[in-house]
Amino acid sequence: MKSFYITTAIDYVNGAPHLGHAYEKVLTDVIARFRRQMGDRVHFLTGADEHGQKVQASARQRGIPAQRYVDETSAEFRALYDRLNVSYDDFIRTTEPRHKQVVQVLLQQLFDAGEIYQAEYRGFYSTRQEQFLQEKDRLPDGAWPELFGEVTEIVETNYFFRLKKHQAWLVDFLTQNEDFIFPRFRQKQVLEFLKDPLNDLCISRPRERLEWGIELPFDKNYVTYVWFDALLNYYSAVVDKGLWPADYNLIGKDILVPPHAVYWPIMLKACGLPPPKHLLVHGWWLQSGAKMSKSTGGAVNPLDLVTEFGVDAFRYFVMREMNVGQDSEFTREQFLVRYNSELANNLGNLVNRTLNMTTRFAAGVLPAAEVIEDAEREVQALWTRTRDEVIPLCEGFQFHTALERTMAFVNATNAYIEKRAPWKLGKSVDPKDAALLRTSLATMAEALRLAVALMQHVVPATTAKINSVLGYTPGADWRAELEWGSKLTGAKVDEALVLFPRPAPPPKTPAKA
RNA sequence: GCCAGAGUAGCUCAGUGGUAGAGCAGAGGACUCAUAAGCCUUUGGUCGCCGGUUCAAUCCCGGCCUCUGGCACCA
Repeated sequence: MKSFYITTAIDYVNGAPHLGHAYEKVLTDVIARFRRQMGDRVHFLTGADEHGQKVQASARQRGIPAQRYVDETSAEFRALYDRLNVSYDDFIRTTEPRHKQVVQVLLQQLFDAGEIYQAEYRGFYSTRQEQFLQEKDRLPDGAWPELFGEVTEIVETNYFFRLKKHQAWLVDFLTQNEDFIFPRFRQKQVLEFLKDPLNDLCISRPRERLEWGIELPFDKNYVTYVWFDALLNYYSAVVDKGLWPADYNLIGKDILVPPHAVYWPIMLKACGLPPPKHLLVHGWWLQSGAKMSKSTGGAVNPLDLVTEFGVDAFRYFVMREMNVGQDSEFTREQFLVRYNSELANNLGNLVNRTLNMTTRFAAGVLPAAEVIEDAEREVQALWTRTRDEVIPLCEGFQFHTALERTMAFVNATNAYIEKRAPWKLGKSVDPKDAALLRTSLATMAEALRLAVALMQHVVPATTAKINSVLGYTPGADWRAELEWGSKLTGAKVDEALVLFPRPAPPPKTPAKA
């Protein structure tokens, strides 16, 4: 059995989770579930990044200990992921001893090896913002923005990691491993970035400025922060499980360059560890319409749609709408279009009419197919084509196209029903028509079973629900479930079910308002 | 400025070296098992602009325009 280790970025728990956080976890979950279905032994890691200046400041502001603050915010993120049906195997927090210990061991190892050295850092410091400023922070006239208050140039001793030393190695590695980063064009971006020389990386903060972090094992007056803390979670979580390197680190495009594409592989290299096999970089959800909604009084939080339409409707939408790696627009209007036309009208209605007709024309027990004519042959042939297309699409993270193809099959099933018109066959006394009726009921139910099996990693609860109302319990081998057959023959189905209820009819915008 | 991505029917997007496709929206129709759903038919496009290669380009090459994003010690 092939092992498959996949991670999400860990969220910085200073604030409430939003659509971007939720999307990344759902995307990772869909991949994890798909790999499990394909037979891999999957380990799925997510977690929370809990140290740092901002957390320390927020906790002080609320007058509570930092640990208590992150206990609360971290739980909020985790609750969301549980609600979204994210099937993580492990949730790591950077404040956990198991993580800190690994960080310290590696830091000591690097220090001993001379990969970390002490030096003076000179820069402009804003006391009000408690941070060093960069040249780019300056206003065009060279002054510092008001926000920073008084800015003074100070010199501070810190520890630095020898990043520059490994630059050539990294360029070489990326050149030889063209598919390290998905999508490809992101890798070009990294190589572009690496055309300029790197500086060594400052990895410490003096205790008096930042105490909420992991203490340097070789100098207790300093803590390390972000890079050697957060990035190492992917490794520290599995250090005793023998799972490193990860197959995929999933991240947003905002943290690719330089952290994940430059610091991370070099840090691992310096530690004598292999880099992850791949980085999978997703895009962002754009919400250009959000402002307008706010001004009209109803700020739209996409996560509210989970409450309104259900977890699977949300999961379906983000997977159906976004081409992994690109950006997408998130609007309630577009959500409703997908929900109404694809989930309610095509899939939901197919479920309902299948149950209804089986109840009405076959006393609720699915009959066996008896006839194979062109109509049946066409549906079955389309199924084979759909399945054989969708699996490779999912392997290549093209979930939006996979779902489109799957929905096209659902549509074809609806068309098949029209062709057979079981409601007419039900009125006939001709035994040939009776056989056709039984065949059509069996065929539509089988097509439905297969279609939802193919969407199982995206909408697991819906798949389970539909199997349940079809009176069916799927086997453990997912691939075997994808064969057209007679698994449903004799199953007792439920009477009727509205799976995706339509919301109040969409406010029809008049052609001319 | 540099780099990258995108520019195809009203909207969201597929797509291929040989005179353009889907879904939604719009229009018409037949039906009734069903969530006023489903099915059938149909309107609609100089495939961003200008050149080049080619017997032939939306798809290959060059230039340009527009939009979006990134450009480090911040996560």
